[in-house]
Amino acid sequence: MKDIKFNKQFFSTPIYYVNAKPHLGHAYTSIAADVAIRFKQMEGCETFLLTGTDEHGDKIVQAAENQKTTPEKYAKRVSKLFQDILPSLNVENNYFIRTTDPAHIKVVQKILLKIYNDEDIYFSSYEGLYCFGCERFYQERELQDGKCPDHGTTPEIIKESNYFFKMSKYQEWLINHIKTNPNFIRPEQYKNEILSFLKEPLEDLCISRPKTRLTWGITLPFDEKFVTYVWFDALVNYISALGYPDGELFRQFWPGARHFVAKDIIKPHGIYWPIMLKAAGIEIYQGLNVHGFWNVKGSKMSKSIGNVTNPLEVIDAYGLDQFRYFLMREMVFGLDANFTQKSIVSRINSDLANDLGNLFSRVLSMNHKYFQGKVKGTDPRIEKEKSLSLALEAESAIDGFQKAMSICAFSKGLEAVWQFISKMNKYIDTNAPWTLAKDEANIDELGTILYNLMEGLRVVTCLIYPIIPQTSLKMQKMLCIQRDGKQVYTLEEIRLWGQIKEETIIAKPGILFPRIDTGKKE
RNA sequence: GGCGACGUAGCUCAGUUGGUCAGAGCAUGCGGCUCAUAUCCGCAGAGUCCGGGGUUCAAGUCCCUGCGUCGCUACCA
Repeated sequence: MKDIKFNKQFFSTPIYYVNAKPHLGHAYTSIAADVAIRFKQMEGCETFLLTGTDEHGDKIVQAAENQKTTPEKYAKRVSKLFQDILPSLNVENNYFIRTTDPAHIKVVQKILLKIYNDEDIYFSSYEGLYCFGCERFYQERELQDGKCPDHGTTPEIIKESNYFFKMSKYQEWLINHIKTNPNFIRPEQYKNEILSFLKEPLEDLCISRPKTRLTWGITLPFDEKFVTYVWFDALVNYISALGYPDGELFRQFWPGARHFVAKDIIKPHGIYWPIMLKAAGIEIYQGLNVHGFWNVKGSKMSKSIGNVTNPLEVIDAYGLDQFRYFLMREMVFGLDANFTQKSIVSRINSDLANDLGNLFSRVLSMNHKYFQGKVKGTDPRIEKEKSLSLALEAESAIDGFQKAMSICAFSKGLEAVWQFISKMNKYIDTNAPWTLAKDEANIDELGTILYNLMEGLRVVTCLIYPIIPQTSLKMQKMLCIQRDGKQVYTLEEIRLWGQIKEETIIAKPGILFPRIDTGKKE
């Protein structure tokens, strides 16, 4: 709600870790951010959407070794997969950042140095249980019978010196910041989770790794023998991509920054990141939008179960907008949702084909049949007498949509639109245009009804743009309301009732969403 | 172990601050229309809102407890 005051809005996805290929979860986050940013455009904002890849760290080195290549080449190859999938998802990002970009590396070092000079980073030794097979430290609770879960060997206690970031110093400040900015972490359940986590004393964060055990990272500017911890590197992407510190983009867009993340990485984003910014003397981002996980066929996606879903395959099977619609409609933002063939087919057939597609088809078809495609227009007297106006219904659909979408309640926003669609279907049934058409005397009433329906469709067409842009544009074209260059209608523009011009020739429609044959019954 | 989430009609789930909250969609059955993608409209249902206890004039809605499912526990969206 408060977001409205920012007329420049910056949204980001996480930068995706290149140790795996893009899957359904990545696609969801990216599409959610894309939907949200397109909605911001409807609110009249200038927008910037950022995504990218996180490429440093031990896991990448290992993955590269497994494929007998270098980390550089490996990271580049997988990064490209993430970059290449964006057009297929119709995600319109303004920039794609890689943490191996020289410009990014510079910014990370700059910030590390700043915090170091301000004495919020200190050198200290750390003692822990280290597994040489895994090349990592284990917490005691992670071990099984005191042994490494992967190697079955007993980790050795080793002492290592590292640099630590004084997060504890900012704990009270952060708690206060979260409490005084109610939209800082949304939805609320995740805000509570962070706050409850902050009830315990924060430990200082170990932000270095000695090069003796990891070289694939950004070298500390104040000690060449170390690289920085991946999160410290990764989080900085959000500002390095905007050209921090002097970039014009940074100056304009950073105050309106919201990050989209899945629930597993709320700690780095909700705790480390604001504290890093605070310590570096940088303005805190505006907020964090946290979403849940997609389960597939009832269980968590995992390689061992073999249900890791490739978004491209789903899109091939059902279509891009069908996929985007399903993701936004089926998941309550913040909660987990389930992905099955059955659920996506059901959404496509009932919501898209039967409700929206068929409505579009029947209205344009009647206009074609009764008026040879030429828009007749409204007779104000008849419209008033018979209460035929759909303007108020449209208005409330717009209101409901806006209210929900502005807090990322995508499913609720779509519900508001579909309620309106349902009302139009009832409206047709109630007014039975096919009966009126039998008598020439009813021609004005018939025209009024069809005009209201077409205006209703115009509103629907423009509202669904952020979710299913391709279809929206297709519908705009068919309704002859498409505009050159600017595809987005702002909410204010949409609200103006009566925009379709009389005498316009509207063609007979094709099928927007083919029904999917479920193969059963009859 | 600790922290957290969830458990509401056959299925998938909505239910702000406790008081028309017992709901929606899908599926099912019956009826209606014919403009439309065998689509649309109407009607019909059923649920001890996981169990138990408590607070209150009043609780899916708050508190406690039990059971069940799941997540996180610090480099997987």
